[in-house]
Amino acid sequence: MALKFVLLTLLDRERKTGYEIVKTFDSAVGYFWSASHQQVYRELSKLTDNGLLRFTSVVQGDKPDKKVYRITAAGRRELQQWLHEPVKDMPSKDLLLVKLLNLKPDNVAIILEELDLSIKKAEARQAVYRDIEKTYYSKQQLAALALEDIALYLALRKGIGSVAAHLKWLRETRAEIDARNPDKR
Amino acid sequence: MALKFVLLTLLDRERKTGYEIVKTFDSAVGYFWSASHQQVYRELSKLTDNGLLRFTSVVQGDKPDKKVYRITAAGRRELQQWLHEPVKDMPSKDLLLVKLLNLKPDNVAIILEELDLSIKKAEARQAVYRDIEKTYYSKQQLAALALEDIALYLALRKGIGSVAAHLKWLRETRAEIDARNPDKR
DNA sequence: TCTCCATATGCCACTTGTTGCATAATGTAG
DNA sequence: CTACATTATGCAACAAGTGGCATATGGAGA
Repeated sequence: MALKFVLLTLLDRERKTGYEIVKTFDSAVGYFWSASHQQVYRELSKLTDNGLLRFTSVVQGDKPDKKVYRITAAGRRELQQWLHEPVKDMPSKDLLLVKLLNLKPDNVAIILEELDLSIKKAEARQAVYRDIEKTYYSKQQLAALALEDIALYLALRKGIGSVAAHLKWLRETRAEIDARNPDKR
Repeated sequence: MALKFVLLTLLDRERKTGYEIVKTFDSAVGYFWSASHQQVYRELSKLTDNGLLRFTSVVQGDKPDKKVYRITAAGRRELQQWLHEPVKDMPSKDLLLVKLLNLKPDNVAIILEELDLSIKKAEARQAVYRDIEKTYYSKQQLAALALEDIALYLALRKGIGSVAAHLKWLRETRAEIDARNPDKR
């Protein structure tokens, strides 16, 4: 159900091909949604069958033909209706915490390793986010952003807040486990 | 792939019935993993077929028979192996951000409503978490926790950090949108 | 030259996850 | 007395997501 509205949202902003949408998931939009090309193509043809999208084939000669999709009036209606019902929050799934459930003296070493790896990954992600913020969202650039264009900035801000919180927790967790570690070297 | 290791982890700690596992997902473990009873029962019989679990039926007379599952040596081996490979981080999906992608003057009102609802929900969750921390994890109780029992506490800490970050972002976001809202009342 | 990458779409098989329904007994609230 | 909740498991149909493979061409790098 969810991907449907992601596609309607993207195509309500501008017409795109399936391939372009997949690309979007690899970059900017990927920070808060992603889907494989299979999912995207399948869903696009389903939505077309249901009259929420339509497309025009563009012959390119050298490259394979492409289908440029756009949203229909019916699609816009469904999208608008969706906006009116509150999103249901998805159940959180966290495999790191599942690993922590395996904590016992035998496993301390391997789990500390995993935590250190997670910390490194989170730090890297934090650096990327900060970099993006610096280069694309200076104070002047921000002030110039129209309402229609702030979503990606807000997504970035959310990412920044999340990694920070995550990092803080990872470090606390490391300390907490270390404190209870029977064989410290 | 993931549910498999959740079940192995839980059954490595102590033998349980499918029903009890489902209950666990409704309460404590539910903060970082959940699955429907269907998923659980299906996966349990699959893991049994593969020799990673086995069960003994317990006739109860009044209530339906129950199957008490326990992990096998093979199951323990697979669990141990899984602990050694780093978890792959799942792609984040956030429908609220998809909604924000729909920001334009026409939609500001409805989206602000949604944000306010999210804020209320997050505040409620924060209150619940704080309550749990106060009643179950006082300083003395914490000091007495063994290594094997800190995972749930760490999950709670993670939850607390996450809601706080989320709330902060929601409020910032509200302000940011308000600042660009053309028709303020 | 050979291989890989990018463009652009798609089939097929499989695994996961969801929803509705079924059974079958006992307890409990209205 | 009836309806619903609890315990305990399961089938069947469907929706969503993953992974492998296929096609067809042009360009870049080894």
